[in-house]
Amino acid sequence: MSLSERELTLESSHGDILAAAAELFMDRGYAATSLDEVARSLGATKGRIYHHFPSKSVLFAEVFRHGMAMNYAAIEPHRHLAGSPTMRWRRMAFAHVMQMITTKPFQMAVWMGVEMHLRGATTPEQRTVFNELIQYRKDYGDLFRSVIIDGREKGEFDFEDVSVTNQLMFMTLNSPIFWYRPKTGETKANREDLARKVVVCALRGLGGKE
Amino acid sequence: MSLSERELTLESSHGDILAAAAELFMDRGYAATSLDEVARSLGATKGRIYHHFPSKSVLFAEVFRHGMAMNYAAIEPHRHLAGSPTMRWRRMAFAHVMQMITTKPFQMAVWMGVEMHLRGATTPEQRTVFNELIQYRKDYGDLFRSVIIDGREKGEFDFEDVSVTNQLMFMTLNSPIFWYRPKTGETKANREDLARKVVVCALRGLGGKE
DNA sequence: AGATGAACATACTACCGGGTATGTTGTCAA
DNA sequence: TTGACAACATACCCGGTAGTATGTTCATCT
Repeated sequence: MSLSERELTLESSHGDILAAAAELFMDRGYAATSLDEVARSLGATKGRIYHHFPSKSVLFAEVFRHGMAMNYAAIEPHRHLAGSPTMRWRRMAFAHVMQMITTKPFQMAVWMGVEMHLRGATTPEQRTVFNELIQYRKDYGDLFRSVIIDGREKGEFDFEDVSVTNQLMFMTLNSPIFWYRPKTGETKANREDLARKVVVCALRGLGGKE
Repeated sequence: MSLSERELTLESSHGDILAAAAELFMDRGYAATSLDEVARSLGATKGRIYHHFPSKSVLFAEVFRHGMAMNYAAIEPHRHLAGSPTMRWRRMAFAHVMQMITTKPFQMAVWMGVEMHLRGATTPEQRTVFNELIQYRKDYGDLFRSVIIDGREKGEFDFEDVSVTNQLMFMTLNSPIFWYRPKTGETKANREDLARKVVVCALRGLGGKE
């Protein structure tokens, strides 16, 4: 998990392509996005993309991977904090939601990647690299899962079914990728307030106390 | 809103195509679904589809429309019930979630249609028919919106932002279209229990009392 | 019986998009 | 200076797909 600063901030041609691809995958979906469009949005041609990535599916997979890497980096500082499960969960959830808002194109790709895997819309060759990414994403989800289980055991949370609750919680926390739009003149405080509302709603769903 | 029984149950060739198309749109997404595949899943050819629908986008729009029509029909019995907003909301929400589960392919198409519209992934000609459908969907959403506003005024619900809360509520209520899979030997009671859990979680998000 | 049209199937076209093969330019090391 | 390689651009191939134009069958009406 030791990604260099360069890899996280994408200061490279490789990274420029990832960012442009993420944007278009978000806007048009995977299938409807052509590599010509991605290249054109960079003021380049397909040759540039194929110089860095062997195929469209690998390009998408790298967008997926980068999105997940940023998520891990975002919640890492809060994972091992002392304090109640509720407090740990709140910090992690808040960081997660802020990620959904600030790196939306990449998070959209993560979502689409999971969807494509669930629908089996992958060729056998893609499966290998995809399985690893799905596992990557699953491990991330389990970080939250164990916290809410811990919280329930300590009586801080109250819910019936762990799987269903976890699904619903992530739906809420992820939802900004679908409906969030940056407003003109929006400040960081605005975004944080929005994220707080989302976290509060998800916390209620867990049966937690505010 | 007076749809014939035939239109709601799809006992026609027209309806068979709608159902098959909905299934494939769900499995592969709009862009990745070819009309040849839809036809093949029916044991037919493209000629049959183009005899009933003028284009792929119109076929998709009709799937969308049919999904929404079923939703309206499902919550109609509960809309004007006497009783508390909480009770009215619970009935409507439960009916809605059951719709998500039982008519998943169509509801997935509705979701995709809204997404496509938000992303502007529509041609100018599609816009006309699409705008009407989006309005159709918006009106449906407003039925819930007015109930939760009513509930808040009567002190039964407790939340800050109406728009954000409505978004998050629908995310929760709609989420089964993404993660629900029918189990073998599953009964109607199983599905209803699942729907109940989803409704409870959404109700908590509204700050309502169980 | 013959005409007519609905409900398809068949055959075809035009185009788009992933992938490839090859050319071009700048840079840097020996 | 030159050769070698990275980092692209250009030109092309080819499979797939939306849409069309044209047959074919069968039921129904007169």
